[in-house]
Amino acid sequence: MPVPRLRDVADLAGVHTATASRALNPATRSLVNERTVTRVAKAAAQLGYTPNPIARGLKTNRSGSVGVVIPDLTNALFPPMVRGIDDVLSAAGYCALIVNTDNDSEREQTQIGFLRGRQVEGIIFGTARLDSPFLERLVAEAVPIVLINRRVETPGITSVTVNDADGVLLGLHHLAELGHRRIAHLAGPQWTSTGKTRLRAYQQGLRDLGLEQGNSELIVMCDAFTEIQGAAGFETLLERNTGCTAVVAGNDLLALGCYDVMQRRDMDCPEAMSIVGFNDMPIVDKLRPGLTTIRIPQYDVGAEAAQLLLEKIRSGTSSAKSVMLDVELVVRGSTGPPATR
Amino acid sequence: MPVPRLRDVADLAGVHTATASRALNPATRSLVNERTVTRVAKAAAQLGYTPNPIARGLKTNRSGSVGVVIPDLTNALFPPMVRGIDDVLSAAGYCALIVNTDNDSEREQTQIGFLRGRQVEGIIFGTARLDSPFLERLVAEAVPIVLINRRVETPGITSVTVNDADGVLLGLHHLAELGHRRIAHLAGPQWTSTGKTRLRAYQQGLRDLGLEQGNSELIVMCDAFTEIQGAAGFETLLERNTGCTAVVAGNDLLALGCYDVMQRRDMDCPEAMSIVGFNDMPIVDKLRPGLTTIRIPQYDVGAEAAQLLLEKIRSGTSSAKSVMLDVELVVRGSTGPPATR
DNA sequence: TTGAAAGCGCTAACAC
DNA sequence: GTGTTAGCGCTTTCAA
Repeated sequence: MPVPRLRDVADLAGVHTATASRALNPATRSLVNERTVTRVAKAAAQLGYTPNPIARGLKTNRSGSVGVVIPDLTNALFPPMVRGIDDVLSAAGYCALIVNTDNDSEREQTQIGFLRGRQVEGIIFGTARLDSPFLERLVAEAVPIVLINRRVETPGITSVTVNDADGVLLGLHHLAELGHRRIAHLAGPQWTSTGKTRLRAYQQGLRDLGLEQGNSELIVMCDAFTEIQGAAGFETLLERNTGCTAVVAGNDLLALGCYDVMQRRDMDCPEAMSIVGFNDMPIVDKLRPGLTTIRIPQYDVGAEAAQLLLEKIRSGTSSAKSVMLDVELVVRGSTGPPATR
Repeated sequence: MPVPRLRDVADLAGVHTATASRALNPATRSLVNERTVTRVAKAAAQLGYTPNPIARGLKTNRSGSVGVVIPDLTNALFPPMVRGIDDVLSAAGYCALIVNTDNDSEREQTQIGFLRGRQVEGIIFGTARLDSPFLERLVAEAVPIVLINRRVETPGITSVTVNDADGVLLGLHHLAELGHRRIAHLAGPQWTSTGKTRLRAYQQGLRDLGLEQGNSELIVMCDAFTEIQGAAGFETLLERNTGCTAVVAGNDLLALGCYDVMQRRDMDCPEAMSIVGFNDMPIVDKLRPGLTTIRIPQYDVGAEAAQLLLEKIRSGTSSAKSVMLDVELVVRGSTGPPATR
């Protein structure tokens, strides 16, 4: 038994395919006699008809799919975002094509080409660099785009981000209240908005708290948001003998790197060093000690981004209504008062 | 500047669209004069032509996409598998449509319908129940299917699984060597092959080791592979006062539940209780103590499944060449000798 | 080896 | 309101 065509439905209902098409499409249904609509609907149901989106797409130039570009799905930050995206998208009859770039710009290029070849109607990016040649080209070609998590310097690009600055300040104030006076920062890559914004907020926060003395030696730059880089950065910090008693890590993965080093060196957390992360990735609550971190609404970031993208696709306009979501400090075991000397 | 069509390429190369089509398609290229091929290729490159897969799909009835059905992408077990799938698929020019079922059969039904509507050429399932009405129907309709992680009772369905029995035995032997004599099991849902196989292996293993006395009170059934269920199961076990000194958990999430309870009750691991997990999910190495568990090749499971599915799609046959991959015991801090009384 | 022509399943003008 | 007709971009017979 072959898959039923629109043709079959039309025949069964005793109408032309065009009428059947109109009756089945909510947007054009009003053009058709009510009784005809029910007859067609019944015929469709009886045959178990589902429209072939390929054929439809060919005609309408709409694929019903959007691309999602992320560095790596196995980075725990992304699955909840992707679920948020997917839930919103599928409710709208769309589907997501997810591609991983591994932070390799050549690969990103290829993947974007792949997505465009697949006729995606828009793209959600989780990989943005502050200077983003790809993005500008895509924007110029009027491809609907939404950035998640990160922003770019080019204005006019829609993004859904979290309040990075606020998050860092929350962490700093928490540490200051515990009595910390020398607080270090493992800064993420400065070609990302997250890395840059968080570093700036750290510097601003120290000034606000009057703790900016010897600031520069308390900052370690990390080349990537990875555990490895976090460990390396933390080692560097320790070797500097700065006398710091707490670290605000650029994100949870960098914080995990700190944990590794502390375990290796037999340092106790938070006694020897308090650590604050960023993101509240799944499972950081399970660490010993649980990681004090800034919780971001991962699922909502994805869901909101999908919503904005759909609006863009539907309206065809390129209004850049960016959204910034609130964050929250989650205090766990990795922060405590500094050891008294 | 509009997207170039095959027509444009053909015009530029001074040939008919049919010839251009043949020249561009590796399968039919041999039918075309070599010089013509180069001319067409050059024209295509110059225009930056990419074939429109929608139009192609309409003609060939091939969408170039496959469905991936999993319970929940945010379960850390799946992202690596999905990456494995995606890497293989995209190398073959295919893409993956991922859907989440949240273990809800109704939702699963809907999602499968969605995938079929999207004309996927095959489906990879990570959600199989031992009795699987959906699957049988799909098989009957000759939809290429590959199961990952789990198997079903119906024979003739291709699957890529890991050696569950072996894994459990490795865990048991490890515990026995450490001196444990009363070893409990938190069994996963018995409507999954993983839950059932691991339980059987546990029972068999105890017999092999001559430790089967009072077996039944050492088994706690969990309704789902979740942390919550693991915690509940472990509580039940403790209330039974079985005198057990070690637990083989049905998977890592159940093991995490044990961690929660131990933390709440201020029990030390492994002194008060040794715990063995299953899967070696990302980050369980970061727990304190690190979780001793059975490592499964998550990425390879996905990659292998994608490979098998592609073969099925290409050959059109329904040979059920199932694959079972090896597992490995990873010893970390959660297992140690039993406390001496 | 290449061109002509038909058509995949659907939708959108346009006419009735 | 509904039918007619054309065509989306591509592949694939069939002829030449």
